[in-house]
Amino acid sequence: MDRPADEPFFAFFNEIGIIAQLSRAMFEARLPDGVSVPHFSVLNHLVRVRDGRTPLELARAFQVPKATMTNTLGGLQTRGFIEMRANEKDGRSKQVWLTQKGKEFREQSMAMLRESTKPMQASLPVAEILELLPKLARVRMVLDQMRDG
Amino acid sequence: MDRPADEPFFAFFNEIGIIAQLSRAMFEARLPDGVSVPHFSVLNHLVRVRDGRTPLELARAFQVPKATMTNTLGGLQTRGFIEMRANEKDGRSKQVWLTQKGKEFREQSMAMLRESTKPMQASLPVAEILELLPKLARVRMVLDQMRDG
DNA sequence: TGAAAATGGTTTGACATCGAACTATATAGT
DNA sequence: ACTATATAGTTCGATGTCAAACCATTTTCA
Repeated sequence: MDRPADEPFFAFFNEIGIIAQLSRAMFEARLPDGVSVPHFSVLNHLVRVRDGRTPLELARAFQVPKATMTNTLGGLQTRGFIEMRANEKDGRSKQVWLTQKGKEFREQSMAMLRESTKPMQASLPVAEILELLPKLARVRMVLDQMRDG
Repeated sequence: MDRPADEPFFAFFNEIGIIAQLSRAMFEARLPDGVSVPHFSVLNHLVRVRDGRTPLELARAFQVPKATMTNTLGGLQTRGFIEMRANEKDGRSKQVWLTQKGKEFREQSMAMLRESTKPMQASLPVAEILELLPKLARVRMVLDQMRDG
């Protein structure tokens, strides 16, 4: 899984896996209690895209099975960061709303994480990251299509 | 976590996370029973680097806690793919050896996975992957250093 | 309209991950 | 030599991930 010249694709996915693992650990070490990256990401999504999303919309946005999203939302609800209300338009569905506490928590966490990426910027110029982004996005899209098709 | 212009680092780690998730799911869908990517990766490592490695060496090579490696090795042992023997040089330690069954399984899986990356190569030229590799390796190394330091 | 199929969401159960506590052996420092 | 400390590995317990089975509504269409 790490003999680049031989199997570039395996080496590539190997690097990806390790970076995912390290970055996740790094972020979670900064977040309080048992708050995980998925928790934070969902809060962040609700702020950016706007709350009132349904659980299924969130599951699709994050490419996770709906059972996984049920679990993540449960954690956010327990911590009082979101509220789930019935969806007036559709009796099967629910909607997710941020609480004041959730908004504040997201602000604080955002600031903290921003801070913790700073030391990285010394070694990894933003320009280089920006250059990688569209290429990774392409890889992600290809994988996504292969899954459906 | 996905507003590129605003927060390149967050967007970057977000893409990485999704690709890791998708690629892992894709590989595991091809592997039999409950054989996971870590299982396969360890077998592969033992073939490439040579067997006789200790659990701790493997844990370090894959950047996982030793408890995680204990669990992964347990699964490989249950399936008869590896044997663990006492380390003659150090009474605290063990050594991991591939069985014939393990070698064969690794060969078959390798062929299958190689096959399953083929459709990808239509959309993702190897050249592009090769170009990304050293850049990702750099990111990985920076994260790794930040963890230690 | 009324039954069949589709859709949103939860529950359940299996397994992976990993920090912390623990056991056993090895090494260091006096 | 002898205690203190470090190291290799496992166990335990909490939590996350996710497929499959399930329940409740909604849509489709005969």
